[in-house]
Amino acid sequence: MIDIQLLRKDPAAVAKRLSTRGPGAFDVEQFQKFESARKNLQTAVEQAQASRNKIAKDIGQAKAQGKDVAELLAQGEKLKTLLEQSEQQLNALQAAFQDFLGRVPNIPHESVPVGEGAEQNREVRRWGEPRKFDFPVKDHVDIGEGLGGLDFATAAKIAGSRFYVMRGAVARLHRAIGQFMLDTHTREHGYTETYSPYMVTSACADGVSSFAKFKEDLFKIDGRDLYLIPTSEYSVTNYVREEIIPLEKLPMKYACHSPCFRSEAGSAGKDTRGMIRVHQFDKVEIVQIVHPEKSYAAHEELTSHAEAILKKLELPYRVMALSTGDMGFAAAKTYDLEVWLPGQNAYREISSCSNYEAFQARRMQARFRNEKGKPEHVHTLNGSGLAIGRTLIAILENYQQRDGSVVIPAALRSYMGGEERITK
RNA sequence: GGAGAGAUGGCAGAGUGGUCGAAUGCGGCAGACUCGAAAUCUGUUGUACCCAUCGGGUACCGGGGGUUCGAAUCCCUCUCUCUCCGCCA
Repeated sequence: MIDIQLLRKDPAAVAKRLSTRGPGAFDVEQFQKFESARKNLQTAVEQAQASRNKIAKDIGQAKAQGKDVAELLAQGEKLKTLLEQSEQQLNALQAAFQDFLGRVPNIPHESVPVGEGAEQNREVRRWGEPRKFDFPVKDHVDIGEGLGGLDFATAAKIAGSRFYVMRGAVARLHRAIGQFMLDTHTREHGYTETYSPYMVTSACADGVSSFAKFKEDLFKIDGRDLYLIPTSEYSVTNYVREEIIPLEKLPMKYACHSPCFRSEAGSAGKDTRGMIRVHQFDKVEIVQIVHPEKSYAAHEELTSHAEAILKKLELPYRVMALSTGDMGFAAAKTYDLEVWLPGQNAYREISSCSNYEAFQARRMQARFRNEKGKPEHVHTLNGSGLAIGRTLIAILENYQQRDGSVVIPAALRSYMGGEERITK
């Protein structure tokens, strides 16, 4: 939710900034219609309520003095019918208004490159040199299947497309990657490890994004108001929902390893091969709840924490500042980390680090008590640190050898019983 | 799964139809006392919204609905928490 005060003060300016996200991000005229209708109705309702309260109070006093209250009672009854009608109108209007506001995306930060889509994303920096191969490179599917460690056919038999089965050393490597990431963030970056529900209510989903707009992307539990998390951001960020956090508790930093479930509705035909785009994958998410003045420093810091994993694994990557047209609904600013995949001869997203400013906090009603003792919305941030499945892909492809084996990155060897290589 | 109890402000806790946005205590803030602190005393202390210059008004006592001129208080329903019994990884 964007700041309603800001909207009221200068809707045109807000509309202008939102228009950089693409057409139809925000309808100013519709907003102003809602606003004036709301003002009129609300004023009328509140006046009627004031008279109702007055009459009720008068009846109480009159009764106490033993006076006749018939006249007042009649007045009250008349007002009641009237009030019920206008209250209903106001409620309906406010529900529609809320729905409208809930679908308005966040305002991009000034530093975000303006553009229509991914083509206008700006490369911020690049790290590592893609390896030169003196043999034909394979992609992770061929490498993984060659090792007997990746099996898409069996997964399809069990659950359909966009799933995978891992066996043996590859499954173990997958587990090692998650451990390594969680250990790095908790020991070196100051995050608290957390374990969290894999399902959330629609209210929580709406706290971090727009449930109305994006519910098709989530898997629903049949017959219940519960949804499988597409990222543990959905679960962990909501820790602070409806809370007033003491100033000294900020910043809060959590690292969470969880599976993520995505319906991938609307991405039919895209990345159909392998485990790039799947219904279920593991991810270590890092989340920060911070003081508003510190969120942009925290954003740089959090991004560097995700980068640290890639550096330790010696995987070449680049950092992209997403353009206004490519950014997610709730983000004010996003950096994507893209890892080099030799099998695709391209950089592919492996992490997305965003500052949401107070957008999610307003939706969740997450506040802290500021220096003046007044409740104020916190700023929330999160980033993948990293997507484990895609990290596995990157390792298989970047560390592949001519004979089909895969060298284990030095940073992971202690998690793999000291082994240096995965062979068939 | 069965039986019962409960949900009130930052916290604890009173309040069973009208003068209750809500006693009291703790905590917080300000002041007095003190060289300073503690103790003590005094005052103050919820959030959101609407109209307006001062100021006035509305809503909120777990969520939703109902009864009533009037609901924290009565009724229905949902959620959550606690206790006991049963079952169980």
